[in-house]
Amino acid sequence: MNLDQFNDRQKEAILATEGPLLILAGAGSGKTTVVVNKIAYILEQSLARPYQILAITFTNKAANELKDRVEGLIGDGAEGMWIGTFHSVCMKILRRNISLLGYASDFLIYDSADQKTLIKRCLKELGMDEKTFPPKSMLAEISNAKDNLMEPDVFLAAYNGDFRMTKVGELYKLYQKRLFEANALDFDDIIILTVKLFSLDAEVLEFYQNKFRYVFVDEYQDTNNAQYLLTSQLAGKYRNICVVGDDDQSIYKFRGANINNILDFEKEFDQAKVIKLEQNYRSTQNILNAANCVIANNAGRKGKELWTSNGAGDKILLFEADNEYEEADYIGKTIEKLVKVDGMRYCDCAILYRTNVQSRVLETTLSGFGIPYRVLAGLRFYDRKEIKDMLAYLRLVFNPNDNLSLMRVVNEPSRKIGVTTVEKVAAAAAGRDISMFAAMEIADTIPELAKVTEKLLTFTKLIREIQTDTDQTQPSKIIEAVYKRSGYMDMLLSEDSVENQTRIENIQEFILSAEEYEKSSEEPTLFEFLENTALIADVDNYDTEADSVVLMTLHSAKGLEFPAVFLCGLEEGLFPSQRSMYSEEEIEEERRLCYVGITRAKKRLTLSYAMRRSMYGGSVYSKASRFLDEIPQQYVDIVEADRSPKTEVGGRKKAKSQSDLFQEIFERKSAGVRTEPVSYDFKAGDMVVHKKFGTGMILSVTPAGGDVKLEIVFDEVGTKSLMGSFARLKKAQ
DNA sequence: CTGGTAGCTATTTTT
DNA sequence: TAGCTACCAG
Repeated sequence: MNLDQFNDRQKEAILATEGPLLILAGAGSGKTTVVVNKIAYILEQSLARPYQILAITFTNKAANELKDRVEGLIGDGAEGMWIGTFHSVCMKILRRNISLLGYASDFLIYDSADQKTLIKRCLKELGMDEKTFPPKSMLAEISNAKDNLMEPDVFLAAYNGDFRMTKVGELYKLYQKRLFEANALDFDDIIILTVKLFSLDAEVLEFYQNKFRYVFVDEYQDTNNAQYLLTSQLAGKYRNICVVGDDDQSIYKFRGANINNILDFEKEFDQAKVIKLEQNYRSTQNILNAANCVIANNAGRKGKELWTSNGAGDKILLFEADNEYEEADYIGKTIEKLVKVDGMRYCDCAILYRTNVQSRVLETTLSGFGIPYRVLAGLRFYDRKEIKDMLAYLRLVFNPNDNLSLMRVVNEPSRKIGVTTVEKVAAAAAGRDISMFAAMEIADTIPELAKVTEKLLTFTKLIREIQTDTDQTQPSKIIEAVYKRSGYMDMLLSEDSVENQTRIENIQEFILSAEEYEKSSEEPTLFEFLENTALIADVDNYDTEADSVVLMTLHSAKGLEFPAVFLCGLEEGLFPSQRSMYSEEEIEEERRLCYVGITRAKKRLTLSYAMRRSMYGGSVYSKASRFLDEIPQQYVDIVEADRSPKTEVGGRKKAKSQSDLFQEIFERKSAGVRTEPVSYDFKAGDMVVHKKFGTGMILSVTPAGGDVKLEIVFDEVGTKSLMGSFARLKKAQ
């Protein structure tokens, strides 16, 4: 291996193979390169065989990247290495050994939606009110307890005498019991049951401790307690544990990450070595200086100072907008300029914000400018209703005793089996100690179900038929059968709406993904397919490169980089968020988030905030974010707002900018004239997209009392007359 | 059982 | 504002 390509710190990190090692890798310091080469070095020096190496990441994306790059470096020599997410690694171990804990080895995984359904059922069963015990916070409490390895009985004992927590403990106990009965694990269980397995069975633990001579953990600042325990168990024998992370980028406290894992690494692992990677290969020095200055205000950190040999670069721009429309307008204009004048591409630009709601105004403005964009947000593929429904059917086909899945789809599409009936079935099943499906199959012998026997049997027969008629090694065929024979397809076809069209497309994509799975797996089974989909959150949507601007939250931006970054909404109350302002710890987390945002930028960084912003219907006035004050002025140019009524954009005259429109509406409002926010400018001949009606062309635009009346001929539904402010039209691309 | 509406709440997200 | 849920009437 040619070590000359690395800087001294990197070299040191690669060569320090033995003993506990913390690589404190600043943003853009080449940490993946170091890990990849370190693994290659270990193999090259014959310090270990591939199967003796374990590398754990958080996301599938990171795992795949690591795998690909190691393979790229050493080719087939990588065969047998364990590179995977915490969850996939634990799954591998649990599938082999979970019987020691009383679960059957073909357990299923309950995702967050399943958890929510289950917790709601448990709440109902215990007569607990969802208002006083919100499902979401109940799950958070349970997750927290699990992270601290507290089982229900321990939890109950610990909170003995505390009325509320005793209730929570009872709920936790029932929840866990139901999971066990369903032979299901939630995401937390996957980790903590592995830890439990290791602590109960020395033999199993030893097996893995002997196996893994070298253990790597990526994004160590994001680990929770259970994950910390797991890694220290695994590395317990050889103690060759190399963790990589950046305490300044710890932004997931809200989902259990414990920054102390990285801060106290040397305390936990005796004689640990710490190597800081501070040379940055991504950004300009101005950007790094700003980042360094902001993060320096945090107390709970190891302390790092990023530097680069890239040169100072452009100054950071700061735009102080009157309102969010003006802010969006400026961003749009600037992107336009970057593309038309500076030769950048749209995909070089990213707009980052604290909360997802902020994307809306940006979106309308960008499409007004004709700028192509993508929003990375929210609904992941496997979270879509139609996909969840298909998965529930599949799980039912795999295991009819899965009550949760049964309840999800028994009346989807409508089979006139409503809540009352389902409750009766549940009661009958519980009384007989059989599954709901089994109860339905013998409905004719259950008096309470006499009236609905027919309907129930139609459903069970459907599932049985699909079981017998399809090939279990071809999940795609099973999905197709479910889709067509359950009536789901007819349901979607019965009403011709845009939503249904998307649903149909999604299901088709789902079938495709199943086919892909069949091709990639040596021995495809329905079971394995279900397991894969449970652990893969997304059919990764970001890599496919269209030339468009990306919009996303700061959290999603972690790990990415862009030549031009727009960091917007830098206002007290929004960023840092209102809810973080009562604790210094939380403010520090927000500050880390800001640090993450700044360090995404390679060349250009534009910061902005709006003095006034509409939130929750009302108008909110805010001060500039404290993080802006923390950036020394010498790195920043303040941009004056151009508030002239007409703006030239790309040589084309734009009728009215968003902010002007906003201004007008605002003035009319204060004058007592009731108006709705007007959509942007449309003229006859424009092609537009309506949420429900699809694509169409504007025939005429008539002003009508502060609004406009639009006559539009839609491809699908013919001519409609709509008010501009209500139509929520988008320009067709 | 289903469809409609009144009322409430409101970061960040991976597995 | 908007999206979701709980509750009620048919």
